[in-house]
Amino acid sequence: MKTSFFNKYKTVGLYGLSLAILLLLLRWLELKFLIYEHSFEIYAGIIALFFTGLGIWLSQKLTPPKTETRIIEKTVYRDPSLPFEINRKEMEELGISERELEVLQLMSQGMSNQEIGAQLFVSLNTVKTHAARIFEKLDVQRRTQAVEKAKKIGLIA
Amino acid sequence: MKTSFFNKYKTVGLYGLSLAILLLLLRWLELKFLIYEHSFEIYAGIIALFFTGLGIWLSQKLTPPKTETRIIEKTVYRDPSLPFEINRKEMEELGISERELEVLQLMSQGMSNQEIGAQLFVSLNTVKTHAARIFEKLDVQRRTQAVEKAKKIGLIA
DNA sequence: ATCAAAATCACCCGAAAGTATGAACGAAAA
DNA sequence: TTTTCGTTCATACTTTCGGGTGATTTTGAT
Repeated sequence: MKTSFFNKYKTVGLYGLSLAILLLLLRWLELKFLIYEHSFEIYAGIIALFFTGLGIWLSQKLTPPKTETRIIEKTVYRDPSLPFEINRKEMEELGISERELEVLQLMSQGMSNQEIGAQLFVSLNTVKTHAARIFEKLDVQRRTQAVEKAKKIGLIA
Repeated sequence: MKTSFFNKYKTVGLYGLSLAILLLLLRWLELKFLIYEHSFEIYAGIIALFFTGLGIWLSQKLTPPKTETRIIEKTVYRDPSLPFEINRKEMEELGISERELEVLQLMSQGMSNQEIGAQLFVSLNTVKTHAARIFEKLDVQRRTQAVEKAKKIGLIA
């Protein structure tokens, strides 16, 4: 998401350069071999193909990735007097990342690692890694303990 | 993730069609006005530009959006000032026994089956049996889910 | 430009959890 | 007195977890 302006200019510049080079190349080819019947279409096709690819590349480089938000509803029972707010301070102190928190939340809903992976679109192994780090940071051995502790210190509702 | 294969093919097909039409168009122009000096480069430039745009469009169409999961918490408020009291009614309805409740409580504290067994002076297998019955009665698959549900319906604090 | 943290995934292995089934025993209920 | 229920335990088998290690890639920040 953070492609710098410098990099964007570089990308655009590269594009312009490619265009110029291609035109020169074609001019040179034209002079060298002359244009036979129908060869124009062939050239045009090649150019079209090439620049389609270039356009795709450009698009990938320049446009911010499209994001699709998926909403999962979860009912939670809570104290009305003090609305829940994630304890960011504890999070920082324990060095728990955003992703790890997500895993923690799903864990607290009783999901298996497999299910969590499916939910977050990552592999089972990745979830395991996150889980292991969470346990380490929370200093617990089991997911049930992790959920307990996380609730206690206000990491999850 | 929602771009169906059909849609992808349609998009690609549209692309091919555009290419063909352009070539025909160019051929027609060529016949009609003949090609003057340098006009080739102009044509090439136009094609290049056009197909760059097409490539960008293609890319936008074809790239799957990055998915972002967001968990929305639907809150149901409960008054915590009142001291916790076991919901005997639910217990009866679900047919959960006293012993099972004990296991459930220890489970909610993050204890392993082994530990629960030691605590209650019964074997690991007995704990497993209780656990299995609890899961059955609460209609869940895992201990984490059991704890969640038990808390929700007021079986444990 | 380079550096560190975060996120991703893989593979192995042993421990724990969960499933299925059966059975013994005592207390309470029919 | 049969029946039902809760509790206890067992064997056997499958699945999931968790620990350990290592690797690649992305991202952000200096």
